[in-house]
Amino acid sequence: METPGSQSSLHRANLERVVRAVRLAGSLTQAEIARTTGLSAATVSNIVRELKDGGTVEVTPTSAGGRRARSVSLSGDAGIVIGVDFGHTHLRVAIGNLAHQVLAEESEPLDVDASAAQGLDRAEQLVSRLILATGVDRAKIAGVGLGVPGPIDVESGTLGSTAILPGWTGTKPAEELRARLGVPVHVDNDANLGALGELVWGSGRGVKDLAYIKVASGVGAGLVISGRIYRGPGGTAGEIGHITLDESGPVCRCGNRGCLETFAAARYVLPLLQSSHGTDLTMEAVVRLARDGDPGCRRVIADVGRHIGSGVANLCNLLNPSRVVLGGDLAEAGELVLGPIRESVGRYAIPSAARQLSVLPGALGGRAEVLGALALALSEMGDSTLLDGTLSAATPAFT
Amino acid sequence: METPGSQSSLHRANLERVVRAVRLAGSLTQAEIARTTGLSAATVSNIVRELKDGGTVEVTPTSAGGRRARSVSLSGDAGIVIGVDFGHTHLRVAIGNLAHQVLAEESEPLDVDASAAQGLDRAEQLVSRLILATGVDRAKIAGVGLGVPGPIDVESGTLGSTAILPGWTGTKPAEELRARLGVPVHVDNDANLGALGELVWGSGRGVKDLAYIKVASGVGAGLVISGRIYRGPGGTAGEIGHITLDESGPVCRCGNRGCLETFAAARYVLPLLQSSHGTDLTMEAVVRLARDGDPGCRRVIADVGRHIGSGVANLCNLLNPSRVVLGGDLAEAGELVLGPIRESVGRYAIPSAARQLSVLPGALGGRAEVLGALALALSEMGDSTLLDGTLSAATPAFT
DNA sequence: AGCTTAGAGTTCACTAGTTGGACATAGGCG
DNA sequence: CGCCTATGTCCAACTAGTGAACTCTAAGCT
Repeated sequence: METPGSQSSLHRANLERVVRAVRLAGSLTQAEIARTTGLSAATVSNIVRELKDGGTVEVTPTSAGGRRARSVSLSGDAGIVIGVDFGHTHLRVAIGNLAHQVLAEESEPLDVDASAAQGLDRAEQLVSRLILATGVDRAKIAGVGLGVPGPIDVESGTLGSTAILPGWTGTKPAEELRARLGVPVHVDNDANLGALGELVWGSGRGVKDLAYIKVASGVGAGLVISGRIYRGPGGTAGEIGHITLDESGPVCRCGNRGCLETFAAARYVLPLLQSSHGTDLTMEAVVRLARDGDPGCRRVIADVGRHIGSGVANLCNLLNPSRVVLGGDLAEAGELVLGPIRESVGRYAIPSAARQLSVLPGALGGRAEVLGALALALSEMGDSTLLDGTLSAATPAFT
Repeated sequence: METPGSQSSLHRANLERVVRAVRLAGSLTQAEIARTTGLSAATVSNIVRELKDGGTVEVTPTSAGGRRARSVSLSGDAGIVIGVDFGHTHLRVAIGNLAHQVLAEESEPLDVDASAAQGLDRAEQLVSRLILATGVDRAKIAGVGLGVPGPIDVESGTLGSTAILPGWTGTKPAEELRARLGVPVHVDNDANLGALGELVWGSGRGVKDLAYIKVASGVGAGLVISGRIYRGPGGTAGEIGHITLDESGPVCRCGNRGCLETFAAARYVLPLLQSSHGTDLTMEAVVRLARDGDPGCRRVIADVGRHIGSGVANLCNLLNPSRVVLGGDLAEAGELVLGPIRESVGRYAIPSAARQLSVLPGALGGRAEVLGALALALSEMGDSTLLDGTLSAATPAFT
């Protein structure tokens, strides 16, 4: 860090290389590390010793079969990461370790009208409870990922106006949570985190370019470009909900007319069914009814799918991702909504862009965002936090 | 390269660091290099000597004022790059050096119906002529960037079907030009190269995320994301011409209806004016007439602008670039087209995405693509080709 | 003019860190 | 039981960057 092109930076890079290799593979013998990283066996030997002394890595004295291979793995308590996700109606928290394992996960209902301070208090309590339950060491927290359902200003970390959590507008949730927990907190909006979650644990594994479409009370998209979340210079990339489908369509809350949201989001779609199906309908209920065969709900969901498909088609023409993952409650509808989406994409996207596209339902359901928050904490940590000695007390100074 | 984490790779990285610093700044003294790269003065001294011996860098013995500063700059003959651009009606070639200077540039008309082989022959001749004219050494060619007006398959380098150069479909222009010139050739389509050109030399300087909209016989966009061209996994990102504006609009050549292209591209727009302005109208003429006050042409151009603005609004909602640059003939219309674009963007994009957006005309006109091809060659070269000894005969082997 | 000063570039001894090869170890296999 | 093979460790060699001392030049001051 201090000296960008020096040997110590090289050494550091090699440390990270080894840590990353071990993380990706779960556990490796030193010889395997040497092969996959391209480093020499001697170097690996030194590095492993250093990491072991520092406590970031564990060496299980002998592996199962073989001659005398010692398998190296990230020590379970080398560091933990926490994901916190504020949704429309509930708060979710997950705790994971550096090996991408989820140790504990819990959600609880959240009062929509609560203030940011109250919400964050609740989050802090839930985090503490989970830490206690899993028995991990608070000092080992490497970072926290935080998801909020609204636009975050990249520079300042300020939450923009959000219809979902009205009491939160203008707050800086990352800073406040950081103050409460005393560890680095990284925020992002729920669509981006959903994308990250599905990318790392769900339907997006193995893909480099992905769009995660979340349909809930609004419609948003999280874009992953070349394996990284793309937020745009202003932090508002992915606003697929407000692309114009019909210039003379219904007026949208954003002030324009005929936005995708006015055809697909819960707050615009549910009223269509209220006269026939009662007023306290939720999207979840509509999906359930549709699966049970209710023709009205089926029709509405298919129409929503078609409109989303139009939006996705535009997205494909512009970005050409290799996969689109549908999240939110609507994803539960399965083919009832995916079929119309695919049909619409096939009709409106140029063939070469649509050809290698796969449209899949999210594999994580409502967990996508929390897990994405975990993934955010992991990725922001950047393999190097481990080495700073901030977590583990050892590592005798190589200034 | 061979040894990913070794000292020699570190050394190489430092060489590249220095080369890049010099390239970006034009010329620097050693002390300045040390400051900008973070390397120590001693290291810089060694590296500069090595580069000087290798011929990649020139040291002008004494700078103008000051004590005894020796300014370091890339040696003019360290390497040259060539840009070749096939347009709808002409072929352009440019020669530049590593210092981002354009040494020579020339264009000549091209027969639309010519075969790929004929076109490439012409290109080869023109390149040879320019090499002769500038007196550079053929052996110093570090790379060639090639622009073609059609979709390129990323994997194979095959040119997809293009309405502009019908004789070229299915050829692999990069390979063929490589065979003719004997140096690495990198292809891309004209919109991407236009984006790159404007990014490096034109209206996009200093910006990291940019969309270049090219309106000609079709409508395409080149996307620059985080400073790099974004092509998408399938290589067809940026097809803004085929996003749907009106589901029941005119049938487009792509098979869909109401694509942006059907409202904005020359082949669809010019017929509107043929009854009143004659049949052999070109976009260029329309723009000229509009500037001279012709109300019909003004109206058509404004309409085109409005439609482009709708497309750009969608693009902004999805990608949120900080700048949109308009290229192609249409850009010559200036405010006549930019005004309606901005108005449309303001109307259809969500405010937070539109707020920090600037919409500018391209600064390079028809040269954007060739210059982009130069830039492509430069960027693909990746600062390291210089060090391989393939160009300059010196550099006494470090394995 | 002469002295001082300050920044530029070079040299040198030192140090960090990787590598190849030699060596010890331990299970599988004949 | 001994050979073989692959693993992990140790050591000497080597590569490359760094700080400090040194030289050099021109500008500024007296």
